[in-house]
Parts: sequence; structure tokens; C-alpha cells
Amino acid sequence: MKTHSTAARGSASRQMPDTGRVSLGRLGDFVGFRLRRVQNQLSRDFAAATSAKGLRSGLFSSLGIIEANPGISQSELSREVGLDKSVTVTIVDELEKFGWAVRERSKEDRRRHELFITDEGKAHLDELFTIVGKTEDAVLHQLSPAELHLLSELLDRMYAACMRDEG
Amino acid sequence: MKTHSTAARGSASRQMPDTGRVSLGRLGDFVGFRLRRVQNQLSRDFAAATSAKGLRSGLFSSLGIIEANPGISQSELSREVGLDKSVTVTIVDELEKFGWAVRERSKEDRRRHELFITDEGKAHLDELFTIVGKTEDAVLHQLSPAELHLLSELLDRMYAACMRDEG
DNA sequence: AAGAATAGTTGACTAATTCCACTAATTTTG
DNA sequence: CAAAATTAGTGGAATTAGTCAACTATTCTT
Repeated sequence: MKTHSTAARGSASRQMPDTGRVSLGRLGDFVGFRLRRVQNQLSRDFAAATSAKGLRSGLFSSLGIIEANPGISQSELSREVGLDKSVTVTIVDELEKFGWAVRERSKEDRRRHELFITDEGKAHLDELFTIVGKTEDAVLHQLSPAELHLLSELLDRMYAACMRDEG
Repeated sequence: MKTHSTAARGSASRQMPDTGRVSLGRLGDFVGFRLRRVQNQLSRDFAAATSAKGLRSGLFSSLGIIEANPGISQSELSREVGLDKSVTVTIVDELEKFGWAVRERSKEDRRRHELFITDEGKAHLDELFTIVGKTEDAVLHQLSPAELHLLSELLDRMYAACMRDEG
């Protein structure tokens, strides 16, 4: 069952439409494909907008999570952002080098490193949020607030289902 | 420039929804973050489900596009899947090696290679669609058909906006 | 106290991405 | 029509991201 056929112009066989759009065919029945292309483009826009700062991928998200969850551990951070623990180490190393966040040994569990954002980190995060907000708005400006909210909700439910299955 | 999305930011979601006690903070106001984590997990599931076949990423999507657009050129394929041209070359090389697709020099424009899926390629694509369908269903089973349809539509609109912005 | 489990770290290895140069064919244009 | 610019396809180098296994230190389990 094709739920959403794009352009099914004419009969299937033969040559490419010179003017028309490319058909997704059966691929159009899967959200994974659409998700991937949108996310690809979005993260490319993000990289272009922040290229001056030379941030490694995942650093922005990590700093955002640290800000929202003061004292979070690196393991929890890894789980939330979806990165390997070893990658998180590298990111936190960099955050500390920049002076945007700090590690503090936990008093209760001395294996843990509690993470905190610094004032300087907050300032840079503000800047980054502004940049990302701009690039996202360029893509989302035609989605109504209701649609945007629904999109977030659907993505959250999908993510929750992912985590339930193998989390 | 009453951008809806800007108005929506900051007002909507400040809860700790899905997996637990970790808050998204301001990050929750951006779809890019949610998009990334869902897509990451989804593509990880896909990789796990197809690991036996050892397919390089983008191969499945490429074959799907070739099936839906017989005679498509490698450039057009690259554009549609969102890959670099050189990556597409590698993928088509592999598709030919497997016997799943063929290159044919175009009669009208002898620079072009027209791409066609083979019967064997169709068979394997059927198999892949089944596998991907299963893994997606595990994530999407709780989304209603209407929600699913809306999600696809929103993603398409976002993608169209991306493409419009940078040619 | 012994053993399993968890947090963090390191380094090695593999896959993916980007970038640039190059050939061939076609289109543009002066 | 020839020169220049453009487009399609290819190969390779360099950078980066993602995965994995080993290892220390600490805590939990029994």
C-alpha cells in the first residue's frame, strides 16, 4: 500500500523524467529514508553555520544536556546523546580544554565524574542556540507551531520505542 | 517575518519525557536533536538487521531509487540520496559486482551512465524491504497510520525547504 | 572477602565523509 | 567553427566518525 506517492508520472519504465522529480518508489513507504535525508541536510547546515568554531559533532548536544542536568555523569550523558562512552570522554576533554564545562569527582560515588557547565560555556551555548535556531527556522518556518509540536511528540514516541526495544 | 517556529520555541516542551529523568532543557526546543537521536537509533537497528549482508550505508537507498527511476544517472542518484558523487561511484560499483544493477551508456548523452536494477537486484531489494519494514514497525507500531502519514508529509516539507534554500 | 558490575579512560581498528584532480563528452559563446 | 565553460563519471588522499576491546578504580552483591 503506497501511502504517499510522489509524482507517479506516467508509466513506470523507460527514461528519467528530464523535468520532473525523482520518484521514491517503495522507499517512500519508509520513514527512515525521509528521516535520513532531512537529518543529513540539517546537520550539514549546522556544520556550515558553526564551521568557524570547529566543533566536533555531538559537542553542542552534550553541552546542552550538561546545562540542563547539572552533575550528570558521563555514562548518562552518553546514553542520552547516543554516543559511545569513549566518544563522550573526548568531547568532555574538549569541553574542559575550552573551559566550557568541568569534571568533578562525586562525593557519593567516586567512580563518577559529575559534569557542570561553566559561565563561559553558558555564553557560548547561548550563541550556539541562536545559530542553530536560525538554521532550523530556515527549514521549519513553514510548519505551524502545532505541527512542530506534533513532530516533536512523534519523534519522542519513536525514540522511546527504540529505547524500550534494546535500551 | 512572523516565523512560527521561533514563536513555538521556549514555550512548548520542558518535560523529561521518554527514557527517564534526564532533561533535554533548551535542546528540547530543537527538532534537530530529536531527529538525530531517532535517526541514529533507526540506522543502527537497520545496520544490525542487515549486518549479515554486509551492505555499505546508502546502498539500500540507492537501489531503491534506481528501481523507482529506471535509467537514472549517477549524478541524479547522488542528489536524491544525498551522497557525494564519488561515494555513489563506489556504491554502483558494488551493485554491479553483486549483479543487482547495471550501468548502460546513454545513447543521447554519452557522458551519462543510465542505471537499471536487475531481476536479482529486485529479489534482494524485496528481501531488504521486508527486513527494513520489520525493524521500522518495531519503532512505528504505536503511531497511527494518520500520524505516520503526517510525519512523512512534514519531513517532506522540511526536506523541500532544505533543497529550496541551497539549490 | 571474593567476584560481579559500573564509571571512566585509552588505543587500535574500521568505516564514512570530504576534497581535489583528472578524463571524457556536451553545451555555450564569441 | 573553435575555444571555453559545464556536466558526468572516476580515483585517490586526507580527515573524521564510529566501534571495540582492554584496563584501572570504585562500588555493589552475596
